Amino acid sequence: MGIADRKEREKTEMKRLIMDAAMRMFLEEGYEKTSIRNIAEKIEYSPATIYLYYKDKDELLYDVQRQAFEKLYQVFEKKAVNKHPFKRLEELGKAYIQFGLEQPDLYDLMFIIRSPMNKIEQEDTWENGDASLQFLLSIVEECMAQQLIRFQDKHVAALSLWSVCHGLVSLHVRCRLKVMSLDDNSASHAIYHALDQYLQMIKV
Amino acid sequence: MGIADRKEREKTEMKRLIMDAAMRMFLEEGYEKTSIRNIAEKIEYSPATIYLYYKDKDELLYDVQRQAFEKLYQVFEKKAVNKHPFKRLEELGKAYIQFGLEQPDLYDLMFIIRSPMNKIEQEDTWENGDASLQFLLSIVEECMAQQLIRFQDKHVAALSLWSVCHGLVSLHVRCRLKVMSLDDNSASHAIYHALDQYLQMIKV
DNA sequence: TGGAATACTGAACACTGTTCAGTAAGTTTG
DNA sequence: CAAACTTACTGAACAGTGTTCAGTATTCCA
Repeated sequence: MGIADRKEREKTEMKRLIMDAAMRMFLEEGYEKTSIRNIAEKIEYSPATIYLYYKDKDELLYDVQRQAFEKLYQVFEKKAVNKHPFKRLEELGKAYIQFGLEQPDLYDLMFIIRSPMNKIEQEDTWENGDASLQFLLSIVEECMAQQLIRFQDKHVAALSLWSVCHGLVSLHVRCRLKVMSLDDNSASHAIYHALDQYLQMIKV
Repeated sequence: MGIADRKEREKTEMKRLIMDAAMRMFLEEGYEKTSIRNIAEKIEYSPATIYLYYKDKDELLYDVQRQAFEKLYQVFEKKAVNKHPFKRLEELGKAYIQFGLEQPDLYDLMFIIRSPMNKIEQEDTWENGDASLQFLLSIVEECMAQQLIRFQDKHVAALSLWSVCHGLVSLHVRCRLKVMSLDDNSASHAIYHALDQYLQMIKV
């Protein structure tokens, strides 16, 4: 069945082609400009062709999101490496925020915009973010085992840290920190400082 | 100058009519369904008429956002009333989260979606959220004066609390807490619990 | 080589925000 | 009062969006 295999391969290659074009477009032009028509034009196919490989735009963006989470995970693996678990937790938080500030469009897709989550509206789990969450949880667990942080429940601890980081990044990328009269530069300084303060508070 | 006055009055009344229709539409149908055409239909005017009173959709939404912040402020005034400043801070955080969970569409407009912030892209202050922030700051200030919280800087403290609350609410309303396999009910429970834990951490 | 399956597309549908020429009504002036 | 001017409003259009579908090539298999 060599032909069926080749067909299968070509199908996934085409999906890849579409997804990569969408990802590039997302990074270079942002969400607003990433339309089915623009993607189609970039890969030199008709817009209708995309619908032969993806049910709708949400399903395509969900795939792009998956790829974005792989990038985040790689950043985590690279930056959260310290032997001491609490230091690793600090590195993780910093890496998360840095990722959000440097890749605001990807951050949008992963954590802010509604669109790609419609695909899993019915289900109550979301596998795209799973590996990164597990990474966070394992560090939290280790911190708790050595009694380095003042939490009783690892899920609460993870949720708390994630929320602080996400709150800071998302308020910034959506310009809400303007209420504090911070320019872009001093805002990112304030964000890292707020993270440091938070980490001090949870340290036992 | 009676006629000029009446004209002026009619102009603001018309703006009010448009804004109120937009607000109702926002609450009942959400952001996606709140189109210029739908608003125009609801008030029985042509879509083009709206552009005689608002430069563009962003300017209109900015006005709706202003009204939404007035609602939030009223909630703060009603719920954050305890004599003890730290208890008032707790009440404020709870009220913020409750507001976000009960009015997800308004929360969107105030803190998540890009649209109404385009209007003030150039400026670096954002008056709509100012009163509510001042409310938070005054409580934080009082807490610090009585050495009830472990912060040195009131702005950092305010940013920290706001970020935790916003992080929790926004991750929830945008379905990202699904990664933790929480259904809607247990998610809101987890959110309030995470807030409680945070408040314990910052307490001196 | 003929027929079936596959891959692809042009054109259309129903939306969106926005603009603008044109009309109708209200106001001011001669 | 009538003419001229001003204001308020709208229908239709433009350029864009996601999505569907009939129809056309192309490829595959008997």
